[in-house]
Amino acid sequence: MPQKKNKARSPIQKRGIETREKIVKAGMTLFAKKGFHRTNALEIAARAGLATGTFYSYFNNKKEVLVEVIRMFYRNASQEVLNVYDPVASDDPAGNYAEGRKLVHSMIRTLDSAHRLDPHVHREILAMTLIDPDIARINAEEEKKVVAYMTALLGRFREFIRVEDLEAAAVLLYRTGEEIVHRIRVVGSEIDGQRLLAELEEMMCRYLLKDETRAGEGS
Amino acid sequence: MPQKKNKARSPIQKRGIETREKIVKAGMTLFAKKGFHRTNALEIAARAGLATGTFYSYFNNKKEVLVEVIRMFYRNASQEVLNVYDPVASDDPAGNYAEGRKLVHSMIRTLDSAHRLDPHVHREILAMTLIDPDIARINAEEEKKVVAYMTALLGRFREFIRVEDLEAAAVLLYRTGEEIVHRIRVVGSEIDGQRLLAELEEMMCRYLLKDETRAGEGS
Amino acid sequence: MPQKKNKARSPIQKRGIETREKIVKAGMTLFAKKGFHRTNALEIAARAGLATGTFYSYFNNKKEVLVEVIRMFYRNASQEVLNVYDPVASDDPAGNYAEGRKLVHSMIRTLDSAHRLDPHVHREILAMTLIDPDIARINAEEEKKVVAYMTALLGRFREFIRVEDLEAAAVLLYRTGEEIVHRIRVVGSEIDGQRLLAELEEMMCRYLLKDETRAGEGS
Amino acid sequence: MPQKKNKARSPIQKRGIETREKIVKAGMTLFAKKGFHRTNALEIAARAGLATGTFYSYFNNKKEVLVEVIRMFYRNASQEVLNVYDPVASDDPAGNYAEGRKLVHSMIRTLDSAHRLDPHVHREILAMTLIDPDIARINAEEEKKVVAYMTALLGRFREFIRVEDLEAAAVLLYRTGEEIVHRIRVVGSEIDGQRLLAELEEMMCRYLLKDETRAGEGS
DNA sequence: GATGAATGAGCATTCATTCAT
DNA sequence: GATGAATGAATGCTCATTCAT
Repeated sequence: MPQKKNKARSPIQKRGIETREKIVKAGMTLFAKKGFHRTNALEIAARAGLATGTFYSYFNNKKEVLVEVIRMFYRNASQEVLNVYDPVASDDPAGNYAEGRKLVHSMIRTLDSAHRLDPHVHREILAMTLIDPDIARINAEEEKKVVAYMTALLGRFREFIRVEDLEAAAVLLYRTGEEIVHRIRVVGSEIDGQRLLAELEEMMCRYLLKDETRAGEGS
Repeated sequence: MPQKKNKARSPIQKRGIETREKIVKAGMTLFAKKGFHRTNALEIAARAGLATGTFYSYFNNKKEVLVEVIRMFYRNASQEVLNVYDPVASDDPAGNYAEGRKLVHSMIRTLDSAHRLDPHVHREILAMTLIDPDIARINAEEEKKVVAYMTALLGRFREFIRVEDLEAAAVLLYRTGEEIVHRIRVVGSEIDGQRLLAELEEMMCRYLLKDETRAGEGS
Repeated sequence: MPQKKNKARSPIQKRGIETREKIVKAGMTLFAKKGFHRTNALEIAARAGLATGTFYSYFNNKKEVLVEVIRMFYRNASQEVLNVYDPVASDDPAGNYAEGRKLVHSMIRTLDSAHRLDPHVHREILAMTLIDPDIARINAEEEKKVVAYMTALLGRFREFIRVEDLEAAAVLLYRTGEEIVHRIRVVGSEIDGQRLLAELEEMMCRYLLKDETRAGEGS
Repeated sequence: MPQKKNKARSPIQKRGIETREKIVKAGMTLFAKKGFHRTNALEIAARAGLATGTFYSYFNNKKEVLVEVIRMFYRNASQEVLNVYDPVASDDPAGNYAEGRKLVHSMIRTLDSAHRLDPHVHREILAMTLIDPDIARINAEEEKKVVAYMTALLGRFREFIRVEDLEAAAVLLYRTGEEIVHRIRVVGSEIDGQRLLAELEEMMCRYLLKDETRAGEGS
């Protein structure tokens, strides 16, 4: 049996699921507050109101908690997207430049909302993604979904989009938007956030949308 | 005066400076290979061919080594920029769209070169910047210089640039370029790097440059 | 009365006895496979198909299981002795050297059979006997019975036995036989088992039996 | 580098060697007093007058100390053999039965002395040999040397020995002697030690030596 | 009675840092 | 100055045992 020992419980009963949830939430809070490396299993357990041993009967180590935190983070962020997002009225008769700007604006606002949700957790996830290959993999899985979602979104607005490689555009816009919003909300930018956001929106529009003056010419 | 103990020597003699250098290089190598957290002072000393005690007579702790590694990294990257960078022939008579593309292309190529230099060190610096406020500060200092440099650069090409807030543009372009190149060179992107770089260049050009067809109209 | 807590149930009903038996068997299997120290109560319970708590309502701790395992082991071994053992036809008219050799041979074969039954359990019992005084005591009780049995056995063949101190002889032969068979079957001997067994038999015969040539001279 | 980390220091300087020695001695004392499993690294370090960390810079874990204890035990025992052992005056003109008895007596006395040296350490080694395959291997190495020594010893007295397979005889006598002496000195025997030792000597003599009455007939 | 979630003391191990030589 | 042995606080993890359901 040369397989990794995997003693972590997979609770089925209601109580077990709640306990697991409590641990993940405690982990999330502490990772956000003190960072992953400065948090230890004892603290997570204590904050969840549990004994050390209980922690270890649900997770093999704190990294497994982080994985769950990442999943929860993306779940929450998706929820937030659904709450916030409403790019263009669905019954819009014809795409045009103004609608395109609304789309871009809406995308940025959505990223921003997702960031405001829990900027410190996000920062920790980013850091761990850089440090730990396992975490990188988990995060990549989640990000793939985001990119797929954005690609599909762009597809729905093809009419007033000038870019042809929609997938590349999705990656580019997601990464760019992420990075800038993260910079403003979490890290702190060299310059005022409003100025930067304005330029970001401008850049995205010029890149993505058919020119205002040419809006009617559509391929 | 409960001030921080600061026993670290500031070597003036040639030999001391060399020893210090050896430690920083050993640190750089190990941080790149194993990451900051998985590297310990003993290893750094050993790889530098020194005793543990000697390490501590040059640095108070390994974080101080990281600070030095960051400084060295930016020094090397600047050097690389000077080697690589040649955006527009200096005797170019008139700015125009083609020249603008060259500028953008050159900027991306430069970032790419800097990344290829030592992607793992770079990754580690990014991670530590997210994790440790002190490191964040040090890194911010260095990045401020980069942004200043880019702002100045854009200023020199104002003729064929449509953006007005040059500083915001510099931050935006730097962050965006950084992020995308980093994604491709270090993390691994969801899609092919060439496609992404092509779109990046396109986005930057559309954002930054006066339209091709309007290139002559410039204010 | 600060007496030891002794909550372990003494089941009288059929079901309880079966459950107890299941635990002992599970313990025996696991002690044999992984050793006493590397086995924990949870595993024993799990393998017996019971919850941890149930385990503790039958036994106060895993050492009590070991005690039961030892008892079961000797019960099984005794059974085996009765199956295997038939030293000399009971109606044998006269003892002589050949009959003596048969006796010795039969004793060795019996020990060997008992060892083959469950060598790993036996090894574990031996080890625990050395480590834990309580276990040593329990095992000593069981061994006392074996020695008594062997003493009686020798008594029945006094005719062709030259040794006078039958009890000492019983201890000596039991210990020697045990040790050598154990060495061959469980530990692995420095030399080939057959050679060693041959010498063992020879040694026992020379020690125990009246000389072939003097066989008739008896008492 | 998928090799086991092996950080344990191999001290060359006098001080380091002494420290290592101190740890082994502390380990030996504690293993003897409390048994291997009931001793922990902290205690060993404390008894050696060292900090926990120091312990781990000399040994990777307490098992490694046990290995060293085993080696030291056999070293001491060998020393004891040389001190005690003097089977037959070297200038003895002719082997005969009386000399043979002296040889056997001397062998038993030697085993006994070795046992008296440190019976508890010996018991612990035996137990660990049964429990841990690594320890079993280490111990087997040491025992092989003993058997080789005894085989050679028997060879020197071939004249009054009737056994032909000297190696098998060496194993048999060593194991038997060991077991009985151990039983008497460490475990406690069912019967009085003197009686058992007397029978042991008798058994060994009858097995090994040419018959008293035939002593002169030797090839 | 049975269950299995929860407990928490206990142990192994690491490593930043000090300091006698 | 350089050395590297020594330090010991800190932390990850295990498991015998309890107890609410």
